[in-house]
Amino acid sequence: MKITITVNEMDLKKIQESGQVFRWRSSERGSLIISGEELFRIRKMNASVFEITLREGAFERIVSPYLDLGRDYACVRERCFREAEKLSPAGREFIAKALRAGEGLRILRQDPFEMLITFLISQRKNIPAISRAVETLCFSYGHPIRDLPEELAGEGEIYAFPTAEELSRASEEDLRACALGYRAPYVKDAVDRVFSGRLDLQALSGLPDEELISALREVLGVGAKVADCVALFGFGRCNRAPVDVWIGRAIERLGGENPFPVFGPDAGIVQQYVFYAMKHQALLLDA
DNA sequence: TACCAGGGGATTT
DNA sequence: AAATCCCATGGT
Repeated sequence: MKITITVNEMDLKKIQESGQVFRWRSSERGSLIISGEELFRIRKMNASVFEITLREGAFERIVSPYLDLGRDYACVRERCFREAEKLSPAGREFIAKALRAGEGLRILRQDPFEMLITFLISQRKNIPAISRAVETLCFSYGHPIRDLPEELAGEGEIYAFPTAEELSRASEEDLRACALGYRAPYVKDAVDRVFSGRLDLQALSGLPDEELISALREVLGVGAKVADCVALFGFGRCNRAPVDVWIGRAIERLGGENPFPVFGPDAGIVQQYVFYAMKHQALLLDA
């Protein structure tokens, strides 16, 4: 079925390039989005109107939370412009530019297991390399999504992200063959923990931030940055602001001032704008 | 605390 | 062609 929705501040291209999602495919038919066993397509009709092709009943259960439709990003950005006044003049200027450059970004609510594995793989890789490795994993160990309605089929076989059970069939060597390199034992450890039940991701969703982070960090290869990414993108903890190479540079540019704590519950969202702006140079280089 | 190894594809020189 | 870089981390 197809539905039409109105959403402010949703730039599909920016989101696709924002480094939080690695499996979107865009074509003239729109962006094809895979979330667990579900698949939907979204296409921009005009400024704030989008057509979504989806399975019956998938909107409330899948699409709306995935696209974070309950959040008013214009309102969030407005609030962050104000909060940025607490920073140094350079910091305020910098954040204001990032908030403008990244208009249309959203924080997607993705599957926690997929986020854990994906961000373990992401370390020390660039975004195209992450996409390739993740896609290889899906093709090698995932399964084709079945029973697609006609209107969502016809894009070739679409593989779901592999479950912990499916990935448990891969040896460390098998994982290395998917271009995971030294991250293979990390992924193996994560899969072992989840498949055996020693790590229950579902159960973590109710924990306070610090407990969630420390539970994630028990996994080999999960440090502060990966844990923050999983918390932000997999558990919707928008107060977590992962610090990677690009964010590190942004902080360096501000003379070591870390601007994110100022934004409290929105810190992770601001981080996403800054990440995008840094990657797309976007007026920040002369700041 | 301060290095440093450890994939490999993408990007820069 | 070669060097450097990339949404980091664990081990020493």
